[in-house]
Amino acid sequence: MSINDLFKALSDENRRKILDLLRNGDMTAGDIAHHFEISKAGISQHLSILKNAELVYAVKRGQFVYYSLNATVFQEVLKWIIQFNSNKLEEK
Amino acid sequence: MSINDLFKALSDENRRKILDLLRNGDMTAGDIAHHFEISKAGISQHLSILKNAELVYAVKRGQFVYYSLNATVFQEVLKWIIQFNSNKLEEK
DNA sequence: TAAGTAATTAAGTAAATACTTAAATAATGA
DNA sequence: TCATTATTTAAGTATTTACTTAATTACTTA
Repeated sequence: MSINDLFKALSDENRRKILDLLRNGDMTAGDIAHHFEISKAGISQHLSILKNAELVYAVKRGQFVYYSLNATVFQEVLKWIIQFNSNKLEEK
Repeated sequence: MSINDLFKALSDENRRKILDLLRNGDMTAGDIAHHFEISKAGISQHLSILKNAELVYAVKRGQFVYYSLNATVFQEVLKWIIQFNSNKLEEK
């Protein structure tokens, strides 16, 4: 996982929508796909990118794969962003 | 400016490096370009994307264009990210 | 006014990205 | 075992992106 993979993963609207959905709790790949117009395969590819960026966990249970948020990694992005806002505060 | 433009702007390594440079103070387009291997035109295009996302301000003074950070817009990203981390805290 | 400098815009290109459909893998249950 | 369901992987394609060089615009100063 790199900060670049992270920002790249977050740069797609559909992937951000997936993350938003997962805020309400774990979901299977299929459940996630139902919320989109694009194909299940397309969603699977987006999930793979999110998984590689470690923004989500994937756990297989039976024939389903459950996806959940990994809040830890969001903190990496938070740290990056905060650098810019803290400067603003110092100026005041 | 949209949250999408914002994340798209942040998804490029060179653009994030430009923002990092600007943390140390305002710089002209030329000064910025000196820190990169790519052409001045390439940097100008990156600056244009950052400007459209409102991540930077551009002010022309004489024949120079001075670029500076717009910390306000970083807060938009901050807000988006914090949604995910606040959930984490609630769980604890 | 003409030459030089700073920066952007235009036009073209190679690589990356987001999708598609079809095929493969894996688990379930009649 | 075989058909069904969930998901991923493969292969192909259209669009977007990040660059390049050349031309243009705007300003400065000799």
